Amino acid sequence: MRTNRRPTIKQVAWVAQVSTQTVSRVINDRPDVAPETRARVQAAIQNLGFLPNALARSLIQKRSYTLGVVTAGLKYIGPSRTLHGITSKADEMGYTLLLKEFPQFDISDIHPLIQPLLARHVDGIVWAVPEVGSNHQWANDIADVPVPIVFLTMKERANLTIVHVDNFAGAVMATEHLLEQGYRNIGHITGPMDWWESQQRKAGWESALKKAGRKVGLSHSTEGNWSSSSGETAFIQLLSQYPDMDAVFVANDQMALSVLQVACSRDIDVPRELGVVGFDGIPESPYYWPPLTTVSQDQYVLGSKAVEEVVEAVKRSQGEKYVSNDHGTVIMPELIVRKSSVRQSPG
Amino acid sequence: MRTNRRPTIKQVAWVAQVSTQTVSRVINDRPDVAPETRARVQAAIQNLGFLPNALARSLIQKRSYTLGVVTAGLKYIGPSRTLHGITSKADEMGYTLLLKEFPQFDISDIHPLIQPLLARHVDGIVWAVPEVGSNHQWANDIADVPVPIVFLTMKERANLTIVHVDNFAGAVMATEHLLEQGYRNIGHITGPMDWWESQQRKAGWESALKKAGRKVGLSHSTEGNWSSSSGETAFIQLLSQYPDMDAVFVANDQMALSVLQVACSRDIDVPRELGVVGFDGIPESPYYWPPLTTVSQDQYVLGSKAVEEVVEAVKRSQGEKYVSNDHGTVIMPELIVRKSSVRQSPG
DNA sequence: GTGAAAGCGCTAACAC
DNA sequence: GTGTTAGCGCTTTCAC
Repeated sequence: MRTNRRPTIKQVAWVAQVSTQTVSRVINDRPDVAPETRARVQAAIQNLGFLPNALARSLIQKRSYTLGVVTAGLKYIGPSRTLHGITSKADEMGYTLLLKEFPQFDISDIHPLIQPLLARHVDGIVWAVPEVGSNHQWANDIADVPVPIVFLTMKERANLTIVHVDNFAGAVMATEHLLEQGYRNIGHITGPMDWWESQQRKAGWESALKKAGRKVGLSHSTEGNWSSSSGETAFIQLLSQYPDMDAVFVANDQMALSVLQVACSRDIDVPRELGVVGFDGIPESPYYWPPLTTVSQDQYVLGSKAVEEVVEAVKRSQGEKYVSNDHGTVIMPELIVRKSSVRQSPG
Repeated sequence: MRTNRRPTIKQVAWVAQVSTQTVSRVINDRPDVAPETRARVQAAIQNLGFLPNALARSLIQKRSYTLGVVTAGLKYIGPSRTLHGITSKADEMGYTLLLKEFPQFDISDIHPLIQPLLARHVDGIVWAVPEVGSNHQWANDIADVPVPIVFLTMKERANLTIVHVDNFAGAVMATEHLLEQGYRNIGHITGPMDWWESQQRKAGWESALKKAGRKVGLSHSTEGNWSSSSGETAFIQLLSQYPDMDAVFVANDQMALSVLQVACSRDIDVPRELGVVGFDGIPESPYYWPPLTTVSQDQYVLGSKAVEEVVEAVKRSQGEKYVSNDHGTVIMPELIVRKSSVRQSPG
């Protein structure tokens, strides 16, 4: 049904009556080929349906034009949006991606994940795994990884390139917005506290409250695990342990959805009796009831920035040996105000 | 900061005082190596931090143990869940993935997408792009693709291996469920009608209604584009053009979310005055208000089945030439009944 | 059990 | 402009 063997540069050379070297020159767009020769070679390439073997090429050159991507939690929308940004930018920059996904977030031995990438000689790696528990403890001794790595969404560390969204600042925005709206007793539903992002969001909420002279008690927050289901439980608990609460900052939109649902079923009027702000800015959030105020983070940009950084590092590392650097990018999230947090409708 | 050059089989051989051939035997777990020799070689491998170059290996062998994945719409949760299934199964079967994403759904020239995969000698390809418009017209002349391909979510075609969810059957389930609940005038909000999946879901809805002796008018459905935003518009239009409607089957959960929101804001009681059923079974759907009845499709299984099929095809194709086949799998969706479609609460 | 030679498909370095 | 030689890192013969 199909040709058993793919044509090689040798066969093209034979058909075009030139040396393999000349074929190589043509497929690499070198200038020093006579126009007629070039045409003859190109015709042969067409006829045979020749496609240069990138493996052989990578073997002799230093570059494979392949990037490794390590991700986790693709069944959730956040990591997927980041990956979307990664694929777009990689394609734009002429790179192909090798993909590996963590089976769980909290994994200590990364070798089974990166060895297949390294064995295939990726030029660089994008580490798009959120920092959870101690799954980034190895980050300091990656000295044996012979290619540049860019990390996403993790705590700053010396000598590592990190691209992340400023979760702390986002949480401050959310909390200050609620304070401005006249809410005084602002609770918080956190993400799983072994996540660095959850810690940052909680810290931002605390910081903003303290700055406003409010006390932050242990009973003012409960912990969820990002899922709507956990948000329901966490909110019900929070309601009972913090009866004075008149607003809640929820660490993601999915959990905020449950807050709205529970509020609705208990006849708690949002936003009059309870202000609600989420985090993430998922596309459905304007269609919650009431529409959800949220801190939007652009995960597409996060992914594309990471690719830019890693490609830059690859180019820098071309000369002799690669010296790790501490470049990096911080992306600011954006507060999107909707009905769920506005007591008197704005102009 | 790091060694400039990665160690090769040659250096291992030199350190272990054997030939490169013996090293090769050790890293390939061949039996015919003396235990002490093996130990000496393994020690050298450890010391040098040697990792076999998969590129050189693939060059000489027929297999690269790499699969190509072509996807689209990673910013949506559906394709991501499928990809999650693909990565898990690929990892389990010892394959690494090369990933390409369509910039848009409707693309005619696929060569820029698959050439980088073919050039890197993938053993097979998973085509996880939903069929939209004419973006699968080329499907019949992929004879020049020298490796097995498995297609996801597209219309049956002769000589192609296809794995898909039975959207028609799912729509029938949804509609028959509404009929059983006593709803009589069942409207439908479709997905974009250039999508094959939308067409199938609409056809299933029509078929079930006709089987029940109901007439299906043009005014009984409106078209959305999967987004919550479009769902809002489509539902408002449907309400006005089909005033007798007492239930609606919505082609995905995101659009159904807007239906619930609009119903809530117009004081239409769901499920008493209006039954609502969605499609997909996204994790948030139980937390809508009221909780959403939906047709759940397991996209994780979809992805993992596809990998199984393609690996099987790769193995089959090992012998001489590859003959395309028409194996394939149909996955049945599952109706999950929740409050949004149940007039009297069940037992 | 182990080694030597050849070559996978391509490009670098040189010749002419 | 074009061809020749060598070799990327590995595995496959086939010796011994």
